[in-house]
Amino acid sequence: MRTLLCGSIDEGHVGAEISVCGWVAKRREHGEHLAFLDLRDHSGLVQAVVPGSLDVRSEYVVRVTGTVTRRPEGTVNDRLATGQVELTNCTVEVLSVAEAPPFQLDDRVEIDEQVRLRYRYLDLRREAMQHNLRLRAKVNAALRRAMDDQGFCEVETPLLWAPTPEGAREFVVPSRLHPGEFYVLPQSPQIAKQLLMVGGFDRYYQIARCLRDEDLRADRQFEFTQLDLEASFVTQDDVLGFVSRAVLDAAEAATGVRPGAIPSMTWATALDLYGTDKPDLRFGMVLCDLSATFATTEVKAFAASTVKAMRVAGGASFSRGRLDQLTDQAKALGAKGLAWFRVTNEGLDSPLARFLSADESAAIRDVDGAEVGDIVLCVADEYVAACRVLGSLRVALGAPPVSEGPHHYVWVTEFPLFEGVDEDGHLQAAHHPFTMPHPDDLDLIESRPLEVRSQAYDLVLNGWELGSGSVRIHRADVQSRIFSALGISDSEAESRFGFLLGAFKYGAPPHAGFAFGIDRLAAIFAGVENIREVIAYPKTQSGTDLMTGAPKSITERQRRELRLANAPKG
RNA sequence: GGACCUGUGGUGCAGCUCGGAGUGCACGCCGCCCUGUCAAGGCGGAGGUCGCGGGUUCAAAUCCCGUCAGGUCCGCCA
Repeated sequence: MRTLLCGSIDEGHVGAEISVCGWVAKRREHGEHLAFLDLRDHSGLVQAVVPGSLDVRSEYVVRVTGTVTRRPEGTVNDRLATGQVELTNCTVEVLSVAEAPPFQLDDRVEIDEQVRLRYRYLDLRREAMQHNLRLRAKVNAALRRAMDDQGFCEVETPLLWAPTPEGAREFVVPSRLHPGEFYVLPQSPQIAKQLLMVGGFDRYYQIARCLRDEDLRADRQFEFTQLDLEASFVTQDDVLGFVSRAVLDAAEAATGVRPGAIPSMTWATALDLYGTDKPDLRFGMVLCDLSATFATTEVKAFAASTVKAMRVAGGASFSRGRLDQLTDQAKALGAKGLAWFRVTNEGLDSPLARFLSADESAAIRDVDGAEVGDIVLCVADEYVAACRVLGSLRVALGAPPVSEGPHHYVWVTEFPLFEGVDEDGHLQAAHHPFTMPHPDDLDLIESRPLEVRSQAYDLVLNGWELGSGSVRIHRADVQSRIFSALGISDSEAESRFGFLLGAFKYGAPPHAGFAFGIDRLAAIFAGVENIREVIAYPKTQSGTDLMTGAPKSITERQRRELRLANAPKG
């Protein structure tokens, strides 16, 4: 039907008789003897010239056949990629008529997302959405190529899986053939891929859809897509290498620039310097530890095991209202308060300044090379809390928008194996219960479990957690020590993970893996704050689909077949 | 489960503090005019339950309460 794409036509085609198909972006009529028509497809716009009136409207689908002609002197349009040429001697064939769209498809104004999602099929015609989804496709292609090149085998794992109540809430699918019993949709192919290792697929990958029935956010949808991989007979460093190669290839495909090697940072360092396990390394504002200086302080507000401080450049100009707002923010994050010190020519300006000793005052004055005109924020609390509160303020005060580069990747390694205790007093796994402890910390599992580091690692880009992985436990003795630390009895382990543990009895290779979110990666490459912008048909924050109306009720017949009763609302 | 922001012709806004007739702007839409425009131009026109419900008031887009929808965040996401 067509010989060229609209946006691909240039002076090299002059003289050619061609056909293009697409949507009418704009019609401009000049009386009964001349009309212009801008035709749009995903590649761009081209102008057709018609010697007469033109019975088409915006968004009509048409096929235009004509001759590519150099534009007459003075009518070249430099703002249009095809602005050197136009189509003349045109025949316009209407393939489909169209009503006026409910919103304008040009990018002159930002349309409310509610309207865009209701008419997503129209929204997708917009240049921005075409760009985002095609960018995402490039990322997918690069990832597949990188994994293939590294000898990984793509294997598809089931969407209908067995319930394993642990971690994220699962989407449940009733079984028609087994009334009263249920499948669940996978939160991740975690167990399936570990079983592939037992099955001898020593390098597996999959671009996998994962589903979690948890509340949505700008960076979280019910369903999301991960590059999921697992490999046998490899070390942690091998896995970091595989993933780095794939991510850097994807970055190069998406942005045209290959980033440098991805640096590593331990979890402990990330927390200490950035107050988070997903540090945004695009800017400084590192946290300073003043605990030693304040160890014997007289100042009540600083009577805590840890005093952390952060310099905010230029922050001395913050109004009292702004500082109160920051204090409220710190309290909302669990801090007892927020101390601030303006650095002025006359010294520190703060309600607390007159209570400080000379040493304390000097320490605050020098935080992170503070200069006159800056402000120093301090939080005194238990170590982790102080770090996290200041880390949150650091991002709130300093993080550039997603659309601003550069892209700073970092591996965060040596996560703790356990993370606090649950209401029953059992330790909780920080990652998942199959994570291998750090070899140097094996002896601490029973004695000082919270100090045990793990061989778990995250990949972080500009403060976004892209994904995580770990070396898995393949030895029954280590696994049973972890289960008992987690308060999982033998029978409970058997009922929940029996088929995995059973498989491991038949020769489990040492293995390790990773998974990272392609939605988030594509969003950052696209420079958007929201993964919905790189997803064709996303859900709203309340989990509905404004286009289809899902979720919806089902018919009585479906309900009967599935033996589903309507539970009373309660 | 919680906090905050938003809701006004098809679209994007202004109006809301300090109540006074659905008032205004831009785009789009419809009609007419126009032979080189390109986010065309000129003239004219249509289009509204101010999200919904209740309250206060002589009078509510505007104030109060509730509710629905969308968004950002906290909880949650092993």
